[in-house]
Amino acid sequence: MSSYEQLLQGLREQGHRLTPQRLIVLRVVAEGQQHMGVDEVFREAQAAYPFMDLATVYRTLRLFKQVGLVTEVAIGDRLHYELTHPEDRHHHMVCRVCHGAFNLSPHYLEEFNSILVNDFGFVPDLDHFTVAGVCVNCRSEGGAPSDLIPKEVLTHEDHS
Amino acid sequence: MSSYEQLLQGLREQGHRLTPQRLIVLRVVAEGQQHMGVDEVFREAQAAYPFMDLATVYRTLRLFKQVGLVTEVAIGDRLHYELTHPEDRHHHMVCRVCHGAFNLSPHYLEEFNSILVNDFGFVPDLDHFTVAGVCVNCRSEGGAPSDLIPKEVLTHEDHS
DNA sequence: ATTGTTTACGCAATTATTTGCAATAACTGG
DNA sequence: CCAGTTATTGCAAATAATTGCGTAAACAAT
Repeated sequence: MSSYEQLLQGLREQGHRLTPQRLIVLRVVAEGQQHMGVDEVFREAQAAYPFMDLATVYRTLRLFKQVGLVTEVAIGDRLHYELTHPEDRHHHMVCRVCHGAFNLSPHYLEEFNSILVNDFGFVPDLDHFTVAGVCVNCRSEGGAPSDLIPKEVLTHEDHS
Repeated sequence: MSSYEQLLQGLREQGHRLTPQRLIVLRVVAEGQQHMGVDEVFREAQAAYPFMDLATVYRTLRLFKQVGLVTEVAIGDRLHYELTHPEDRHHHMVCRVCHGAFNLSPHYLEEFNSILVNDFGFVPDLDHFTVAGVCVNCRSEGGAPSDLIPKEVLTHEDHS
């Protein structure tokens, strides 16, 4: 059994089925160098299995997110997906200018989490969390009077 | 000049035009009892001005958000809009079960903001911020083995 | 008030995402 | 290994949101 099939065993225990489509989508996301958009996942998956349907990709990614296999990151106005590495959970700071994604260690949100629970009884979903803003690089470069012109999507080094 | 036209003066100073459509959308949002979905805004605006186009509503709300006239809140998987009250800025905790929105005072995020700026040089967009989770009521009620069945959209009292 | 310039509108077409449904295939028990 | 049950797929249609473009109208200057 491949390591991907092992990852998917958790699905079966929750009553889901292990289909070739799911195996392919998982492999594509796992082998992507960084978070991928739905269209990218679809393209790669279709290359591996020509009958792959876009709706299946959407449904599969939603399922994987539900069970925690993948993490959903909002880049610009689209959702991207990356494999969840349990040893390296992290949140993201996403730059509104260059669309770069910086990792943020969970410990930065621990206190915030406690406050919401203690003060309001509200249990926030903080498995993963994205905060938008402007990164150091884009702040320095020219000050960007119009800071709405994105450059390209990059993943910067880890800031955890 | 109506009080709504006064609010829109800021737009003109930024080079935008004051059109009847914008006045209507602003009035609709301002007079709504709580945050409204795009479709609701559209319906009401169309009642006031039958030629109103949906695309105009989308564009107008986006503009209003940019200039800070309205605040965008993610309820479930849709965006809602409410008039920004400068005296009463607040963030939202949105319950994933009942879709209720609870207000959260900005001071809860001040420290988080400082940390990101100081440690990473990342300036987060924290004019408004939505955190999803499960509220007190929905946590108590039955523990919801399937906590994916929403009830209805309510606005609960202020927790600022 | 008239005209020129440029933004914004209305409409249609496009893109992104979700959903209904019949056919298929994964799992279960025998 | 086979047949029954039920989740999942593929496809098409629906829904949500955005965009291109020609026309209308807001603003500025005359």
